[in-house]
Amino acid sequence: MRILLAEDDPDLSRQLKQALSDADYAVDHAPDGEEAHFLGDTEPYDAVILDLGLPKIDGVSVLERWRRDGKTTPVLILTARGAWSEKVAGFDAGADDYLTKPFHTEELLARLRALLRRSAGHATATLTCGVIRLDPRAARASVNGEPLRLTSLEYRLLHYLMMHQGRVIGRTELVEHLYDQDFDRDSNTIEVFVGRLRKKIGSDRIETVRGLGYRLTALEGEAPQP
Amino acid sequence: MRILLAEDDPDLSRQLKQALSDADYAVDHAPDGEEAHFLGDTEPYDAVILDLGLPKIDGVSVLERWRRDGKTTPVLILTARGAWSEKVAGFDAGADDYLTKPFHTEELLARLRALLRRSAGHATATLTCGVIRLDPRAARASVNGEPLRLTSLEYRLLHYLMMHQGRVIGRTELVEHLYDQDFDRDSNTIEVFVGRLRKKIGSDRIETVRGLGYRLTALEGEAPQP
DNA sequence: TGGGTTATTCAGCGAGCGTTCAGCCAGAGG
DNA sequence: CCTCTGGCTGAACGCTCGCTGAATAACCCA
Repeated sequence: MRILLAEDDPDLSRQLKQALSDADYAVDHAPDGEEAHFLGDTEPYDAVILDLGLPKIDGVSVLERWRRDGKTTPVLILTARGAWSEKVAGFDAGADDYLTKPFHTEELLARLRALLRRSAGHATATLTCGVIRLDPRAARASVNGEPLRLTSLEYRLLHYLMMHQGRVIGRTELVEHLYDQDFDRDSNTIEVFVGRLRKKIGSDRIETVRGLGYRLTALEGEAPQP
Repeated sequence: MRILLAEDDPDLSRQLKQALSDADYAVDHAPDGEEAHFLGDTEPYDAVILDLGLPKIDGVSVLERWRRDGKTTPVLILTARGAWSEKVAGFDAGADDYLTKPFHTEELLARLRALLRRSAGHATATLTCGVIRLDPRAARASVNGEPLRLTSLEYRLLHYLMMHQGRVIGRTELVEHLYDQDFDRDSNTIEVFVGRLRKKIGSDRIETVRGLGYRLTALEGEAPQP
């Protein structure tokens, strides 16, 4: 999962970036509205955390432009001031959630999780795919109740596949969502990680669709774990 | 848009119901957890506003039961208390938003709008032609519910035919749409692929129009799959 | 600073896939 | 009835794509 963090306060930025990285998100940081707009326009983020009081271009303007251009990425707004009328304006500009400073990092993370899972069409907190379960809060996954030892990138890969299970996901899409900016395009890391993941969760679970990408689906006749 | 309002405080209920009606929602009211659970289970709401401090059954329990039963309706939680740990628990139970009393009605309405807006974007656009179904998002096709194993080009061919079913499609048109660049004209790849596709979906489905091309149509007396 | 874990690169292998070709079949027209 | 054109099909070939194991580089924690 790749997040854009648009925040100008250096301290808060550093702290949030750290927290988001620890939660296994790939994070890009934009210190002003101009860069935020540019990045959100060019890179495929899974969610955006947007401070309203940004230099150069105001947060709401940035959001309005994205929405006018048809971007549907979920956006969580941060603001120092707490006037309700401002919140309403933020929502009507196309925000999906709104958080007033100061806040607990835990709450931000919880709201972010809710946003991400809802934007992928899921309602519950833990993702399941057949006998595979993944709990984004704890960053843990299990097969048949047996916990998996996954590295950070293996986890991110599995997370993304589970969020979009049933769909074919191209290599490029995976690269764009697992890593933050600038990454060498012609490299076979994805294949390597898919291979490793297969060794851990069973090789028949991730299907390869030649020329298109990979697809994760529950095997037939497999009861979804409650 | 139909909303379920689960709230026990009579004053707040009346006020919110009024505000929601004024905003042109159809509102049902549940004064306790039991009725809330029952209504949410039987009626197709577009969103639920759920107070946590409900009599008979606790709000979180109601939510958890819905989610366990596979209900994906967006839920906005209301609560009198505001501890961040409680909010985190609410989100992880499957809530989509969380609002602490007291709040401005405007803000509730704004959050509700955001919730409904986002949950609207999840329609699956699958193509169907008689018993053949094709889901472009999953890059998957099935006949009579039986999934097909198609190669990349077979899939593209079927996709194009299904998008233009009923029409006769010339070889040239197919070539132009299946391949990016110009392509060797005197080659019979298309015929080969049509042949292979016929083997997989049934030979009587793709009709040959001599001298013109091919046509895909639903067979007569065949009910379109829902 | 050093040891262990994790990420990335590289090269070779294997198989699936697209393409070609040759021969066969069917329909249309004389 | 024969011929000719356009379409079908099975088999074979060669290429590309994706997989894998091992080596190297980056990273992290003590």
